[in-house]
Amino acid sequence: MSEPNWLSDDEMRVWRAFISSSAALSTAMDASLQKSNGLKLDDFEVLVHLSEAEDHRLRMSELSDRHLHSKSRLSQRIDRLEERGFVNREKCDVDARGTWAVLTHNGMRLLEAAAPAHLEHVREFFFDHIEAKDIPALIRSLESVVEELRK
Amino acid sequence: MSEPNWLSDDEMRVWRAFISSSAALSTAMDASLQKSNGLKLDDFEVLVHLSEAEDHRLRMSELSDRHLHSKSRLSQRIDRLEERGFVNREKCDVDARGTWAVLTHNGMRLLEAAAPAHLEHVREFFFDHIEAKDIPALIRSLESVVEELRK
DNA sequence: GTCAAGTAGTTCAATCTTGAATGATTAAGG
DNA sequence: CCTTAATCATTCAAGATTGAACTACTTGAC
Repeated sequence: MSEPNWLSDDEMRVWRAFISSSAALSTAMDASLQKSNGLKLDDFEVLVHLSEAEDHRLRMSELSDRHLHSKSRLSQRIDRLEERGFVNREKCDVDARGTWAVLTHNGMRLLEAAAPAHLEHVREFFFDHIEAKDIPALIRSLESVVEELRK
Repeated sequence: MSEPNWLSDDEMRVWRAFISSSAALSTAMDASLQKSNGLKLDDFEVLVHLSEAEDHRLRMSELSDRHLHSKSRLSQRIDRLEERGFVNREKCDVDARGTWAVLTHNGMRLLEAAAPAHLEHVREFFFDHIEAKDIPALIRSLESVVEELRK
């Protein structure tokens, strides 16, 4: 193995800030969201993905790809959302292996009700601390990281 | 409640990319690190913090502040690191409520052994996809987010 | 000094996540 | 067709996290 090409000071600052901010942000968002709506950030994301999909429905595997978490985790998250009546499962007729996750009317209502508070938190914890001029750099960087990891 | 001041398209892209990249990155890093050294990213971070501290030791609460995770989570993570002999607990004499987490010799050796592979992953998953010109923007943005959330 | 309030750290039960194993179905090649 | 390999989704047990409750100690006000 070659000599480690260690991180520069600036890279180190980026890396640490990234790790810390993602940990702290998800904790803070979970806490705020849960207080206002009984949802976790993950739940919220699932509902958002479904609400944006055609017919308010996505195959489990598609949802899991977008959500970037394991299939079993999604499966169990949908269990909970289903128990609470925000999502339904439907058998998929074109592919008998498949399952649709379908946003219910109540799920949509919950999402609409939760959105304003969620938005406020996103601003309070994130965008209020970011300068407009830095947005393009963030888009470029973070989107390429995601693209790579999505493979 | 006032009308929601919804996110711009660019802000939305940043937010989603941030959420997705942090989820995907921690999964990928955990998997790679665990394969090469049996450590999780969290363990690695704890060891790094300790290795950088004076005398290779930090109070639990200080470590938990830096680590940005809950105290009980840290406490149990230290349990596991202690079982494996990488960290010791020592009673704190200036404040009898306190406990030091102390990096052991083996812990230091593990950290040194794990560092090169870790570094490679950080490059592979993160810095290889980030342009040098975007680094200052990332530092500014992410550090201010962390600073806010650390309060 | 003494009491109330605050801080450090751990523990426990409930909840959630992980990863391997499973069952069921489809796809691809001969 | 038939077989093998791949895909879709779920399940289960083991392990991790959460948040509240708890013990022990310190601080500050009177």
